[in-house]
Amino acid sequence: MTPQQPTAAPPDAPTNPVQAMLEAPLSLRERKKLKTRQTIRREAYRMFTEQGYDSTTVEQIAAAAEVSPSTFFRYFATKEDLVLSDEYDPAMIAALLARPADEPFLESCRAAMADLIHQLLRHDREELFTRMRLITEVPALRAALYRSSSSPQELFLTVLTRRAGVEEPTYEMRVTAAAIAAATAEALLQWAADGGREDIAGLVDRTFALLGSGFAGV
Amino acid sequence: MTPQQPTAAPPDAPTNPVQAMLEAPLSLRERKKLKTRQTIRREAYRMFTEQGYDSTTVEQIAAAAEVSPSTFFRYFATKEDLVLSDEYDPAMIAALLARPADEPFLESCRAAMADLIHQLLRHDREELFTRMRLITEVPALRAALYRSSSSPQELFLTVLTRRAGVEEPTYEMRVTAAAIAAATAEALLQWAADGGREDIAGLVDRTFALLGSGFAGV
DNA sequence: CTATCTTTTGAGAGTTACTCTCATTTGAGA
DNA sequence: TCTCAAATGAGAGTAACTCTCAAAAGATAG
Repeated sequence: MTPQQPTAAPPDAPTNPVQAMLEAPLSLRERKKLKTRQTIRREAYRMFTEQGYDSTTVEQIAAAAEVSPSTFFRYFATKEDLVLSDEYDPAMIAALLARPADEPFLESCRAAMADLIHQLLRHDREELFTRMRLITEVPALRAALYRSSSSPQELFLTVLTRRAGVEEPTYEMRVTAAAIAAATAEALLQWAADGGREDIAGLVDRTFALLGSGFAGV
Repeated sequence: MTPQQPTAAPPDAPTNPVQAMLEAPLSLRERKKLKTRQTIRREAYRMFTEQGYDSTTVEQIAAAAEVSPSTFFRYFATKEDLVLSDEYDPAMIAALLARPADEPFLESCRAAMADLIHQLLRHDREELFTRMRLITEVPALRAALYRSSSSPQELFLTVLTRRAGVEEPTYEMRVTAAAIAAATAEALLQWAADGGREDIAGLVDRTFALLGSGFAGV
């Protein structure tokens, strides 16, 4: 087990991974790991807001969370992962695959995004905002947002490919995934840049309207 | 003068910066700088292809180019910049601004891209291919491609804003720039992933057709 | 050609994110 | 309680940068 994420599916995983996480009878070990992970992240966010991302060292974060730097890197592969990694991918994939397969993909995405964001705003609004604000403000994070693996683009592409029932994505699927990912990232960043005041559902709608219109008005 | 790029405009700069660079009577100093820059880049590309990007250190590159590591960082802010920085931005901006202002922006981009790529293929095909191949293969480069400043997205956004004759870009402009930048990057990456065999003009056309169609078929 | 001024360079020390290895601790299960 | 596997910490190492300062080299005026 490499980065020992508590997300790792147990051998008898039910069909829905999100549900699995919720109902899993966590062992002491797993509870401790989850707690450590949360502590590290919480302390990190606290220090980031207090003294900035760049001038907070991993060593300081580890000290604040009362773990060794070694342990820090066992929980988060990079410092950027503290901000960029999330646990919403399975939910997003499930939401996307739940839409009718003959629906235009753009519409599926709009609906899934709207759902997911709605949930996030209710439960983790504060954290979501902190994360998005950091991403808008720290160039290193903005860049890392587009790393190949586990990026939104990969997520969209995976779903597109599976929906089409083929092995390898076509070029058109790639472009579609890239464009949608970039556009939706823009929506979240705009929301954060605005201080979280703007109506994010409205932003998402405008984004997908633009994509669907073929940028006719621009 | 911070990174001492030989691109720095002389006090009596003509209107067209590209032209300026070509006709400028380079002083000895400037000629040496240009040569150093080229040598560093050439040696770097050679070593990257021989032994890979990650296992080539800046120290090795500097040694091969017969400069000190200090000097390396005076010419390229980061190792990634060796691959990512280019000198085509002014040409692209000029090409975009040369299109009729009432033309749909998507069409302006398609035409400008086609032009620029055509020129690049004639003059620097080998280098362009090496760069794109590196970007497809090295995750760190792929990530850095989306850094806020000097990214294609910023370029498109700048032009869009100026064309509209406003100070601040609207949200719709942001999304448009993001989507077009992501999609065109995909075209170049696909071309490189294919070994440069595929017809890149065709790829660009397919990309913009998709963007213009509102992803109707997907 | 020389003296002066400015730009460019190299040397070296320091920081920090990460990697690897190995011994120790701690929870799980019999 | 004993044994095994997983988790942790300590420590050494690497490499990409950053900063400072003195030396070298091109530009310029006399």
